[in-house]
Amino acid sequence: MIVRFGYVAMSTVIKDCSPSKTMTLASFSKLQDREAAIRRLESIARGNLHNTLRLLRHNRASDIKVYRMTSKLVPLATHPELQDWNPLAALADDFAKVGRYIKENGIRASFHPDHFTVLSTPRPEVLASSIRDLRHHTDMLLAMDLPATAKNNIHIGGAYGDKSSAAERFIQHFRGLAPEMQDRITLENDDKTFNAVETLQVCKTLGLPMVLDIHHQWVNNEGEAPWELWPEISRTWQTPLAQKDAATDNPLPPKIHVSSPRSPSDPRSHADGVEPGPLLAFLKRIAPGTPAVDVMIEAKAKDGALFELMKALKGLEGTESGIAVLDGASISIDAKIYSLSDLISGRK
DNA sequence: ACCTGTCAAGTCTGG
DNA sequence: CCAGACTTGACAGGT
Repeated sequence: MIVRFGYVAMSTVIKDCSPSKTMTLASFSKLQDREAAIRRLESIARGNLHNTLRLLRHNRASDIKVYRMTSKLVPLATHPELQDWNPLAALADDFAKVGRYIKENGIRASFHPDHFTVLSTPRPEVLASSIRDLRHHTDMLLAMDLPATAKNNIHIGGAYGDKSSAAERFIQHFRGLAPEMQDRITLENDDKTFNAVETLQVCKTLGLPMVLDIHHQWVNNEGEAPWELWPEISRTWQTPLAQKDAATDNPLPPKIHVSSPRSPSDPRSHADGVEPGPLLAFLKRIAPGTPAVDVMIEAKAKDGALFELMKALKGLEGTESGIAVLDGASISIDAKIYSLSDLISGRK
């Protein structure tokens, strides 16, 4: 099984390279000349796209093939005060350039709209802003001319005291989305409300691919082990919607998220780095029958955590452990069945 | 150069 | 009904 690792949005290794520079509405509003203020927003966005490109070059140099772009590329893009503004028209060339680099280098790029995108909401105004946010993320992917294999990963949303009707509302609202938005959505289990079993159920209903977050699954589950769900989760990636635009000889691998708890007293927060043990235990469990999987690292240290993890894995490399490090940010894990005690302890 | 409070967003809880 | 917690990187204003 080939495993590729990626990280989220920013680098802790490359300095002064934020792709998320922004401007508050307060400072925007203080500017007298609104046209000039809008051009200022566009110039900030250009800087963010430029830094995104720098990060992509950094990724290429380190063989990192999986990357989540920041949702904050365009400051105030979906703010109600700026609905008359069409930033993507002004930034078309800049987005196209980033998209070209992603395609030329075979990078799996994605977005993760913030958790304010809640399609399960019963409130019309919240639904409207959620759709606006999803529209914006989809438009950015289109401006980069990325195929539908570049996804927007979201959560189901709130439960509002009745989870099954919230799930039903999510399904109805999803079905009302434009097709090009539907094509690009993945669903991730969250750490408080919709657990992996419930998220999987919605994915199966809608034919959507599911991103399994194994940290969220650890803190929000129904007593199941994460690998027990894997055959079904894996199958959500073998649908026409999940694989839209993917080459038949090169299917889009399932993706999982990994992070480690900050501390036993604060198990939900993300630690700086990633503990290899539980991750390897999971990967070794799913290796039989899974040709490839992509792992998004959600750690405070971002790419720094990725490099630390690769260093730790290199230390384990060898036939004994069943791991081979292929290049900078990919490993191969054999499909041998390991002893249960090794899997539980995370050794080998 | 550094520190502290604020910003964006929506849900959920406690009072 | 409303204030506060939750989350996150970065702004904004102060020292």
